[in-house]
Amino acid sequence: MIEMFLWNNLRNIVKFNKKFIYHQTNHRISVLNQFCIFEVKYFCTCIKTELEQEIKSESISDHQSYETKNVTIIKWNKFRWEEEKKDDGTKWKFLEHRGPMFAPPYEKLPSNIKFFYDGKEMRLSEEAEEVAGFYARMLDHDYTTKDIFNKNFFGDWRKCMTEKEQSKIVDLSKCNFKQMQAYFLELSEKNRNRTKEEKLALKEKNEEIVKEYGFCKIDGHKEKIGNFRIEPPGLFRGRGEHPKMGKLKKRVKPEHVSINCSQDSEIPKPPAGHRWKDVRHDPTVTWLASWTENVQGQVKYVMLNASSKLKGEKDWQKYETARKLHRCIDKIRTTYKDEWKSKEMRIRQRAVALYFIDKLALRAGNEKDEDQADTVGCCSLRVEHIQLHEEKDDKEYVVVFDFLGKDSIRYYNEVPVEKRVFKNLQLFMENKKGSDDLFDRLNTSVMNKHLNELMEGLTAKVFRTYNASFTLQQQLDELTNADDNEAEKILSYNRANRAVAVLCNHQRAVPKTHEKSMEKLKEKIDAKREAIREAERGMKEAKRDAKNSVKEKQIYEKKKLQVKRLNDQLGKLQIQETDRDENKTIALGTSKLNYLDPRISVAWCKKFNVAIEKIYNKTQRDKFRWAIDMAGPEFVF
DNA sequence: TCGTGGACTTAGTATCTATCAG
DNA sequence: CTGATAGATACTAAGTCCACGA
Repeated sequence: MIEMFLWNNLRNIVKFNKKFIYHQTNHRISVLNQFCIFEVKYFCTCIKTELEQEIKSESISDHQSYETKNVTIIKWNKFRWEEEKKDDGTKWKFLEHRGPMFAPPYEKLPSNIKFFYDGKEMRLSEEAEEVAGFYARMLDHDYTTKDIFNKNFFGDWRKCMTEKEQSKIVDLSKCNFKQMQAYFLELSEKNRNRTKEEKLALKEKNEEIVKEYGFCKIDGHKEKIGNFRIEPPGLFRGRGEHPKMGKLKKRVKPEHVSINCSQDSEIPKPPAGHRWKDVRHDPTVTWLASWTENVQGQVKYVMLNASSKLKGEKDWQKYETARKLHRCIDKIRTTYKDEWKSKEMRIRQRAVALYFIDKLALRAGNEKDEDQADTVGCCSLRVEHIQLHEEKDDKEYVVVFDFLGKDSIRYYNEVPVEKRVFKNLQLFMENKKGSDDLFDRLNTSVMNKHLNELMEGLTAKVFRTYNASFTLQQQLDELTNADDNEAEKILSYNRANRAVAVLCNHQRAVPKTHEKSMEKLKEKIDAKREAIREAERGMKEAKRDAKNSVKEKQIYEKKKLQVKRLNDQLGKLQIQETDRDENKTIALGTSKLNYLDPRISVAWCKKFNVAIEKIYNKTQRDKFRWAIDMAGPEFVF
């Protein structure tokens, strides 16, 4: 009933402003999106009371059952119509939650699991045993072959020992953790072999926890929390050549945790016998809890899930900024090309760096401390990271980039550039050592300050977003054929996605099973081919007989259909093969989740009649709900 | 203007789970 | 039904960017 009521109202709104409402598919009403609340607000207040009753009667959270229960959809949107934008920097008015969940306390090893030092059994104190266990678990990981890791671990481990232990255990290579390791392996094996009932019970227990800790109330909405579990203790796993790898990440106690919630909410209770570090009521930030991690001294936060309104709005804003850049990108490009000729070194460097950020989607490149892995971005490039070739492989003025970027992922690219850029780079490199900064007159704050003058809200990372989304749009236009079948269309989408991932250098380790799974796929394809040959033979025979009787003609038709079906299946397998091989070292997820304006994808789906579910899984649909409701088929970047 | 800390986004990988062939 | 596998999700490290204080 509510549905009908709403639907009638929606129709009015459709007439009012076509832009905001899109379609009614099957049983689902695709409702106004949350960001267009002001225009439609007055049409909807009339149903406010009914909706509120509906909401009170159920305790479904905003994000739940979004696609199955229309009522839930209504609920999600209802509040948003009522909300007002605050531009005083406050992010919420009301915030209530249960506080974070702590790691389970340490359980001592059974007494038959022994640790040996220098061949002799040795009982460890509880604390020393726990930390030894962290190491034992990692014994067959590459990390434990690294000197820095071992040195850091051993240093921190010794700090947890009793004096007696300290005086005895002085050499890591004399430690034998084998029994502990075997015990942990056995334990995880046991966990894996749990019976169905045990698994179910565990699942239910977990659901209880999520129900209790996993949600918060924020301005009238029940929203999912992203990470309500506090990080358990363990050994720090830095990426690349991290100088702190192996250091002990200590157990976080309530006494280390700050809580943020509204004054008039029910303040979360700390675990019995403990107290919070402090309780704040700061509406200018979005975190619910925070603590300082001991290895790098960084603040860690408990924040909302990406499906929340707060995060969704921010995401939307990000893409709006990128679209704004689209409108002035020509001017910006003309300007920086012009500045390659500037008299001032500072400006030339800025202009060349911006060219790289724009053309190659490089990251800004903040300075880093000594106690972090040595990685760089655009502004922090050093002379040793590029090579200049007047000519390379028939191309003129080639710059070869070779450096480690974020997460110590290698960036290697041979890029032909304009002569002027090339000459400038030669100039920047004059009289410098390899370890000197390429852009010595430049850093990210200079760059961003300049960018902000060119366009309000413009920073270096906007170029990455913009170029990624622009590339997607352009690749989709180029690759998609309207008369392809669905599998082919999706391959095109993935290829466009892939082009972006390549641009942004999103890599992954080749999956361990890649080789094997490719072989299997090949076998499948061969088998399918064989089946087709077989079926075709059968079909031909049937065709001969088909003239004889109606019944035999039917058989022929059946066989014909079967051949067609088999061929379709073969096509799908072949597409899968290409797709998977092309994906071997490229990770699509990151760009899909963080760089591609979802409205482009949604519009593409609608235009080519592909179900959203084919390109976005559940998590992704939750995150991009705002776009799924908003974008019409005509949305282009 | 420069360094630092805080807040928030972006990132790859480890682990879990749903699905599918056998 | 079962084990392999691929895809989904959890996890947390590592970036970006901005505000603030000296």
